[in-house]
Amino acid sequence: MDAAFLQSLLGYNARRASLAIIEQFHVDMASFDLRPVDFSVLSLIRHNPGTTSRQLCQALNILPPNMVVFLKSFEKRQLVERAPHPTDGRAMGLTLTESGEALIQAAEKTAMDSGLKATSGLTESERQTLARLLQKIYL
Amino acid sequence: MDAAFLQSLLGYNARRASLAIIEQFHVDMASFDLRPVDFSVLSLIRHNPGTTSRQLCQALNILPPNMVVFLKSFEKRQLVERAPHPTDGRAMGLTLTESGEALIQAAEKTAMDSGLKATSGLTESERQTLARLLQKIYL
DNA sequence: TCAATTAGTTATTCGACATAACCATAATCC
DNA sequence: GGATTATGGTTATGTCGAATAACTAATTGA
Repeated sequence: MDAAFLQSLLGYNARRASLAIIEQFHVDMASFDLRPVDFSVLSLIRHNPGTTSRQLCQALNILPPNMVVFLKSFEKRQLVERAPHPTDGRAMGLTLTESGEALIQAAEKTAMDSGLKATSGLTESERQTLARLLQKIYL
Repeated sequence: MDAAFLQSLLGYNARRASLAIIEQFHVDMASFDLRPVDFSVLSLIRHNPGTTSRQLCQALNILPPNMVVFLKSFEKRQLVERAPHPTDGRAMGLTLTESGEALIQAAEKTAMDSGLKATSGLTESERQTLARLLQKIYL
């Protein structure tokens, strides 16, 4: 099957590669019961304690109604806590619980390993080049 | 918002970049009424006339029941024709109609331009590097 | 020859993502 | 300072892409 033309398109290559990496992510992250989006949200809360739902939505390009569902599930799993925001009475400040912190700390380690596994055909220098070029596209 | 850790993960970067490119694709391809997957299928048929549904499924990682829906829609739009396969009585050989050929020919041109537009921050040499590295991941 | 495999199809389900409408609080600006 | 507008968060709902189960017809191969 001749797919030479499709393979000349960056969009096609980017989509196929991201699907391959995400597939590996699903496998390696199964024990944490975290989808990529769950992982991203928890990691952002970890590195930005006190952040709000709206800020997470903007950072990850997620619509507010969907974020509500994620956060509700995190609260139910006792990974995230919501406290009244210090300056904005409408908003809630988000922080990780102790168990949430422990979970995402281990999950971040696993995520890094998973990324290395999915890109085992690349050298470390190639990985850095790739990350830099990809960021030039979406940032 | 500190997203430094997420940005160190190749999977995150690949997904964000591919979403950005695909968004541009949607805009530029609107006049053809082709989603990325439609475009990929038609382009593969163009460059592999007589190919079968199953081969397309394998090449694009699409499940057969979903491919049926795509091909049915293409037939309805008179872009694709199905003929009995010369050697396999179960299969159907797929070819483009004249109008399908005309459509995908113009669409391929548009897709290339769209990819360039979405990656306007990259040099041509960077685009080639990027494509090569991405293919190393999923091929 | 007959069991196992494969190409294609139908119907259905699941899940990601988007829309519309709403409340409470904040910010803006006469 | 009070009316207006904008914003953070939420609920309910809808849409669309992708996956599953089950089936028919044809091929393969032990």
